Amino acid sequence: MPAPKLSKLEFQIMEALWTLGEASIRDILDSLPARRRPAYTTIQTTVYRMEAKGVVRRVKKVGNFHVFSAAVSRDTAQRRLVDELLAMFGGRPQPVMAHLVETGKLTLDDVKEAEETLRKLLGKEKQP
Amino acid sequence: MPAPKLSKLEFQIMEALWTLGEASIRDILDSLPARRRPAYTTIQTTVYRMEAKGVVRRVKKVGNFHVFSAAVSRDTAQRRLVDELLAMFGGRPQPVMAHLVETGKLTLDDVKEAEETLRKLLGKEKQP
DNA sequence: GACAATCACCTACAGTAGTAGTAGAAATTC
DNA sequence: GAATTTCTACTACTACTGTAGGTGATTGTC
Repeated sequence: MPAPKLSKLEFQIMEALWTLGEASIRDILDSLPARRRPAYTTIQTTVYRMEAKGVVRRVKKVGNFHVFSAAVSRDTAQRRLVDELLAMFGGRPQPVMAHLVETGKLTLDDVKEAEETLRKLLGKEKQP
Repeated sequence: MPAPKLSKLEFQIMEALWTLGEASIRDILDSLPARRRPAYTTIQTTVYRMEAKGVVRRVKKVGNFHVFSAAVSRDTAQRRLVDELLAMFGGRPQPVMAHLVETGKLTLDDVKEAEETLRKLLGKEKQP
């Protein structure tokens, strides 16, 4: 499995790594929103566990600290999240769309953009 | 909090209750896909826990078994799921849409439907 | 009314996630 | 080079989830 399940905190850590490219535990910690920032060792423990899972790797040592980087792409991880949500809805995207629309999270522009992308994709499939 | 977090199995159980309206542990168990169906007591324990959380309630006793029903609407629970996913994406729905489109989960019809719903909603807001 | 099937309840256990403390190593600062 | 700061690596505890067995109550069946 190229993309193990990521919890919320793990995802936040990945987000830091995807954004920063490479980061130490301290860097990751600092990247988290100041309110409700866990202890240094909490992040450390979580990163270690992620390393064991293979979603993060230790790239080098600078001074007395290690530098980590993501071993899974943002795209892969995000897709997994979406797929998992979709599975909860029996694979039907309509309920997801409906909720996005109803809660005002989705704008008309968002939809139009999706439509355009979709048309392009369909066009390509016609001439393989 | 009107809608506590639901795990995958809990969500499947809710799905059974939403569909059946009222159901016994046995009914719920039978509604799960035959492959990989957990033990009776697994479902029972999980339903008990859900009852403690307040997402399920015991409506009556028939014979020697209890009948349960959902105490949270499908809509509420689903919305919570979508909102939680969206939070993982920093509140931006574009990545979600992009993945739905790229993996072919979203058809052009789905998008058009969303667009229409959105237009109607926008129209309403103009005349409150 | 005895017996078998079914159920409720209680208990337990393993895995994972969030949380963080402690001891000791390493680097930085004077 | 001694003191201070900063990390690492290890350990631990709690909550939640999936999992299910055991014991005794309830019911349906003959």
